[in-house]
Amino acid sequence: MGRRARLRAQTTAEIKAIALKHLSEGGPDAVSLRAIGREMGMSGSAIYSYFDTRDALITTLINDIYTSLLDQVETARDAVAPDDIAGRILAWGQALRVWSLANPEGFRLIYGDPVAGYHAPAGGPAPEAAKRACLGLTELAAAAWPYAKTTQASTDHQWSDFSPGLADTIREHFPGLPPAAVALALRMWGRMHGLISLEVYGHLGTQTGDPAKLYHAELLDLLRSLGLDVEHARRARTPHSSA
Amino acid sequence: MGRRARLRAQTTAEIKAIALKHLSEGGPDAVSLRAIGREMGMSGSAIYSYFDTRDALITTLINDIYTSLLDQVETARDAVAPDDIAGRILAWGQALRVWSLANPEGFRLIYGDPVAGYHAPAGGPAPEAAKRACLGLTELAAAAWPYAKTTQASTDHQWSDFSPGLADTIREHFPGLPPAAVALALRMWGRMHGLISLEVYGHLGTQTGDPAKLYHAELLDLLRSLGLDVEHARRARTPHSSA
DNA sequence: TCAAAGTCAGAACGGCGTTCAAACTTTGTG
DNA sequence: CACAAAGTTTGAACGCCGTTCTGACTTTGA
Repeated sequence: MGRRARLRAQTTAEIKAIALKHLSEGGPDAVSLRAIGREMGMSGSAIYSYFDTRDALITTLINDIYTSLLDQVETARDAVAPDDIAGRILAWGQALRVWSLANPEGFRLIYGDPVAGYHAPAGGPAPEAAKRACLGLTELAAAAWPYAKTTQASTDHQWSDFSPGLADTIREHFPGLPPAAVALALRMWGRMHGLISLEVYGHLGTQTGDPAKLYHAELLDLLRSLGLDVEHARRARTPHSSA
Repeated sequence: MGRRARLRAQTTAEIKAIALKHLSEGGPDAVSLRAIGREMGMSGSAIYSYFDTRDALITTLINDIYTSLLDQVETARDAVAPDDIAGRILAWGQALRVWSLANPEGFRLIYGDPVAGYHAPAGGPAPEAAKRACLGLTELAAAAWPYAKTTQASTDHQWSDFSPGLADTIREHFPGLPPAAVALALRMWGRMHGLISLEVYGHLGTQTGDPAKLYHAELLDLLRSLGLDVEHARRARTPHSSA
């Protein structure tokens, strides 16, 4: 990598860093090319040497943020012993919420309307991270499946219900896993996402003063509906009642 | 109401109608005062006679949309016999999803980042509708409580966990209802909101081709965890697999 | 050495919310 | 009826934005 490429990488990193700073400080509208350039001592139009358009910058931002979310969630999950299935699901769910509340603007970027007028590119803004999220959830569902199948297999899901790419990837990683387990993984995702999304967007704060307790109760109920040992999980990780 | 007041009401209604049209056609950024004025043959600044600011217009839009959502959801619920608790919960949940998919921009406005730079007023943009939603959900949870309390009462919720306003309102409408039931209502909300939110924002479409089936399975699982007769509900309302 | 490629500033275009002064219209009162 | 007060509308202006374009400057590599 020559000198020029090094400078380019450095400037690109600085643009992203300032964009992230503006994002967390002033919300999505504060991420403007002109403002970033102003702070860097550059003209706004100069940024077009590094990103074709503002949406391209947003897309790489989403990619970075989504990746950092998955790093954190996977790390939390892997800190629990592989045979403690309930503990791993709890760890995943709690880490997801903790990250989301610590990075609300990132959460909005990934899961909500990212920014005014932003249109995600084909295949989504962060296909890599999305795949990791999907596989991670499926792994949890697959581990819980022996316990959950008696209650969760009732619904009649087919492989054809899922996109071909997803179905192939999952069958490659988890051979023998039935499609109902994939549906379960998606529903687990939805269950975690629901309360977190309401809380991040401020719809829960006006109702309850302790969303953490609510979320923890929801995770325990999820474990129970999976047929996992809730009492063990409850003893192992008491809710922090923080945030 | 004199002639002037009538004209004023008419113009206000036209502004809102065009704003809604632009919202559904071109997304949130298409709701611009100048564009609305252009379409009405008015200058953009003239709209300031009717709305103090763009945010005020957005706020009344949210209010109208939220109200229409609750009209629809309550109607669906009330079409089911009061003693068919599972059916009423199903009806509420299904109506919520159907409305959300039919009005994705409205859903974004209510539950997501409404519009670039929009800041909700104190007390939320639609306190009236939000209260109806909360009471409606609590009614469902209260009806299910006799069946659900054995499994759902485990978590130790206090009245002090909730905002004083909410707690008082609920104790007035549902005397004797324990705080754990209110927590259950909020968790039911989160459970419905999760999958719907993922679907509206396009995170489910890339994974599954039949989100309706997924959502229906989730509602059945919710009913099961409430201790309600799932088989009855399943027979009564087969999923449509539409949308 | 020197052309090609990359990087940058600055002006420009059209869009936005918002403000303001000035004109015009309706209203209600003396 | 007359006329001031109140309400409505316009059009210009300010400052913001993304984006494009031109021209100057710098680095690169043959």
